[in-house]
Amino acid sequence: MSRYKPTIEDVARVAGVSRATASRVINNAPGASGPLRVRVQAAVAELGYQPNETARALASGRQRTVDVIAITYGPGIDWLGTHPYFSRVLAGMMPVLEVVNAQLRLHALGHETAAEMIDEIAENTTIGAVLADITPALATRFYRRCRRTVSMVPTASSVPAMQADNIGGAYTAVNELHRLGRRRIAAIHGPALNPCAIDRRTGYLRAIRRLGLTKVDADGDFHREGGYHAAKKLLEQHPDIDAMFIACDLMAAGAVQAITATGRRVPDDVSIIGFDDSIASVCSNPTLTTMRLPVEDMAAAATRLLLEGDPAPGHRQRFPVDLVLRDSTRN
Amino acid sequence: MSRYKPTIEDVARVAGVSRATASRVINNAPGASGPLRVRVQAAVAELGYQPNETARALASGRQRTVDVIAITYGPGIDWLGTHPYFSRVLAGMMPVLEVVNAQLRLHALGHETAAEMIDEIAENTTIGAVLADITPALATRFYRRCRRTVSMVPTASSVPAMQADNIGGAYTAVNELHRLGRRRIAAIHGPALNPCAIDRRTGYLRAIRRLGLTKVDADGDFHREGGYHAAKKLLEQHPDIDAMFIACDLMAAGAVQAITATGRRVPDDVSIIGFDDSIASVCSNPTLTTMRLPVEDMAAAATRLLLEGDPAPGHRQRFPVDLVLRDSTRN
DNA sequence: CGTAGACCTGAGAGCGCTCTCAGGTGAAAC
DNA sequence: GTTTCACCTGAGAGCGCTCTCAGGTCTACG
Repeated sequence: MSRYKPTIEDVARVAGVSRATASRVINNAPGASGPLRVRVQAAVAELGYQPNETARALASGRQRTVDVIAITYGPGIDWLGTHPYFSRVLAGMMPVLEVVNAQLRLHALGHETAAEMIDEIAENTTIGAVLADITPALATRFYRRCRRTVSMVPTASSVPAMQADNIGGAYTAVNELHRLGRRRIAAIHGPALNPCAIDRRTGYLRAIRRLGLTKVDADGDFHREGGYHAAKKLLEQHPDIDAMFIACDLMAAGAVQAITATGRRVPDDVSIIGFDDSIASVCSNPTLTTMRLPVEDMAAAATRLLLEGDPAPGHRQRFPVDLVLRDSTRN
Repeated sequence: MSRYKPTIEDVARVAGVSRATASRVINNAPGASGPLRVRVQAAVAELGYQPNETARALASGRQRTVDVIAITYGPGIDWLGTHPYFSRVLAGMMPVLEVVNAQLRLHALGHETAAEMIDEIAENTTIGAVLADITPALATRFYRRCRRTVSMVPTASSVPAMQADNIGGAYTAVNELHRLGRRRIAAIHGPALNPCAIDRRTGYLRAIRRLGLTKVDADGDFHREGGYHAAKKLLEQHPDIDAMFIACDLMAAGAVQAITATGRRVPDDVSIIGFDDSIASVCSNPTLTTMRLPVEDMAAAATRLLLEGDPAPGHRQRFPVDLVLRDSTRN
């Protein structure tokens, strides 16, 4: 049987004060004299009292919870476990929440059930919600019900969002490969509907056009297997490829394996630049030059923004996407 | 300004019924006739009513939240973002929680503040808590306050736990390397105080002794950099090493890079077996043969166990650690 | 027609806590 | 000694919902 859980009522009785005074002492609020403070604190210690957060939240109207929403596109929610992105979001948020003693609630939804859940979450969110991954349509729907929202991915213009320069990042990557003397620069893109992937594709195409090169590209899925197969296919169809810009490190890691498997060397024969600067970029061999998406910084900023109150509609906070040099472009 | 949030009171008024009846309909509880049901549902739709989960939790005494606790050993909580383990735990839990419509609350704590927070969390947990990473001492402390607890890592005997055969896994790995003809089998261990790392070290030592080999090992930190440097050092001191058992894929990925950097080839010159079967094992090049720690399965089982009620003290659920063959041992 | 029994329905008492507000106390000022 | 004011303190009204329980309605049966 579970132990009896003391309430603030018990603390007050033991300390010989009213519930209100006990509450004041427990919350470190002003308006309780020294002697009473001591008595209440003694009672708290004696009973091992811990406030009930639920009751506290209901009574005060405020709660200390930030919701994180991750909607995967495929069936199930496999992405969560295999893609480094999500844990980076969480890692960025936690330290910020820790200092204000707030909690993090994670909602990972399959694409099918997402729409119904969205409303329930929006209505019950307290400090606010960080949309880690979501479609523009669902983001808008969520935002309509809850204004304490920040998106981590590109969305409709009204939803406050953290905005990384995906287009510029891709553009920079292609230019870097060109600078290294590469002229046959292929690309492996992300999912056609993914907003970040779309921007990175745009950046690639823009740079290719500007440099007067010919585009050589394939679609991927932001996963390693997709990168592996796309690279293999590209190399078969265009054996003269001497560089690849790959829209995600996970795919880039797969591509490196595929390139190695054809007997080519990285970076000697094919130079590689990935995207994200995730754990995959340093686990790969050689390590991957990549465009750093500052996910932790973005997540931390999103959290801070929520903590400050309702973000202004259309609020944007911009983040650079910088080149991180590693071995896959070392000549 | 935020919209007015309708309460069940509003629904009842609009539907022309009592709060109790509205509650019955909303919760799909028996005891409300057809006509009233329809009226209440219409009112819910009209007002866009969503129940307040906090109030519901307080009134009913039950809440639908599972807490996940991850305590990192070092300063800060960097592990969360860089180590694939945590997202695998979350990924394993989410599908189970989804079907019962429960939520997941994440607590990532630095080692310094952990002790104080533990009590507060324990006292406020509802469905229960999954201890993703924790020291035995803190696990016991937590368990004393809250019996709805399952640990994912080895702990004191009373705390219910998911138990993977870390010793056996390490033992199997070394035997496999021996079977492949390797005789100079080094090891890179995990943090000295990490319970899983301790077991894997034990398994290595046991196998080495049984096979009549000499131990050659170094300490790592479960991170890539640690693996890199440990491998480099081992190779300098013992150039004849022809295989390595590495207690974590992340370190193994680093070790592969270090080995390659010395001009040796994997697996030709040095055969590698990692541990975990995390994303790092497939991002590495060549891909890593590894001992699969079924984290998702363990997390799912832990969650299911909590959903069933208080687990029996000392409850253990065992999981095999199987060999997954990939390229780093391909001859 | 009376009555038992099944089924609805709503009033109201909390869940544990916060917070306002009225009253009470004591020191300082006149 | 009276008044003023600052500071404490506790009573009590909720926060929004659940759930028990008493009463009310309706059907079926003797």
